[in-house]
Amino acid sequence: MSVLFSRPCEYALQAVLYLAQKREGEMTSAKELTSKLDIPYHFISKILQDLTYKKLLYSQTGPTGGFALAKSPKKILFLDIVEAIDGKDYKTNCVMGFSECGGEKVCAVHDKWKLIKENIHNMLVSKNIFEMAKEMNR
Amino acid sequence: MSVLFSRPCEYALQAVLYLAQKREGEMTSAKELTSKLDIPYHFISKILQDLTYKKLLYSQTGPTGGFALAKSPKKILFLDIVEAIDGKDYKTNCVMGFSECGGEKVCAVHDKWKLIKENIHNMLVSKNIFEMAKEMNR
DNA sequence: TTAATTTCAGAGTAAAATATCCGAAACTAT
DNA sequence: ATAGTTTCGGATATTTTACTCTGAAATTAA
Ligand code: SF4
Ligand code: SF4
Repeated sequence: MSVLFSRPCEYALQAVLYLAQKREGEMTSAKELTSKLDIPYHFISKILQDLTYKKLLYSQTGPTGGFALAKSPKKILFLDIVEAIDGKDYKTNCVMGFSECGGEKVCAVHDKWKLIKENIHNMLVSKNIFEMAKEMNR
Repeated sequence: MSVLFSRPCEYALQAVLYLAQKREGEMTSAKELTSKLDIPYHFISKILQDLTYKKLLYSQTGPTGGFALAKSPKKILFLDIVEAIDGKDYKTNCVMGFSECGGEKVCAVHDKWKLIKENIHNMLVSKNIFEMAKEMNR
């Protein structure tokens, strides 16, 4: 089911992109996110709380409350979300499951794997989520 | 810990590469593989049995028995192993966890993700495991 | 000030992935 | 034949990941 990123991370990306489509400062409840994105309520709640704790989101309790991006979507990258949830393991992991993909013990796919990792990194930093959200609206 | 491929698949790749370093037809026991590759004995046994069932390996019981590649390592690709164990989900999966990465609902990272998937495929088919094993020996 | 609505914190459960156990069958060498 | 060594098949156990429950605290509006 999931490639590259954990479930919570995938959900976080979806949620953050959704929030980025709202006008700046508008609060969105976990309830809305769960119905629009089809993610289990308690699960997405936890993830949002986590992102809040990590200062990527801002939250507020009460009837008019919910979650919103903690800063301008122009200043948030996919990489920020991924690292907040999954850490940066994906950079060092070996495709074949050997200990670490450092420099020395070079295998036959090392170069290609390295290139792929660079591409992944590039995918995560090339656009901010403001641009992404704009493209999705169409 | 694991990127792209499942644990069993990672282990399978390691094991097959190890077998490819042996001279053609030589049998290798699960016991040897478990100690050389540091993979749980019962677990690697299961995986090898699975690969045997799927005709990628040949096996034999008894003292001189063990496992060997079912065909020449020049005719085996990483892709063969990956598809045997993990199937071909990695081709259709979405980075963000949406249902499927088809053509229509195009997101902001679609093009980059597509390119990455092509690179992954390329990594899996560009060399046969005979060449890989040769490169590893050095 | 009360009731409704929301996030928050922490524990608990369910499911999936990973790993193990066991007894049998196949084979080899003595 | 017999003992030793191996794979095989299927059940079981453990660990990790995914998901849920519950009760409390914060906020809002009537
Ligand atoms: S060089 Fe190859 S085997 Fe070594 S860690 Fe990187 S991907 Fe794995
Ligand atoms: S286009 Fe983007 S959102 Fe759609 S399936 Fe592919 S990666 Fe996922």
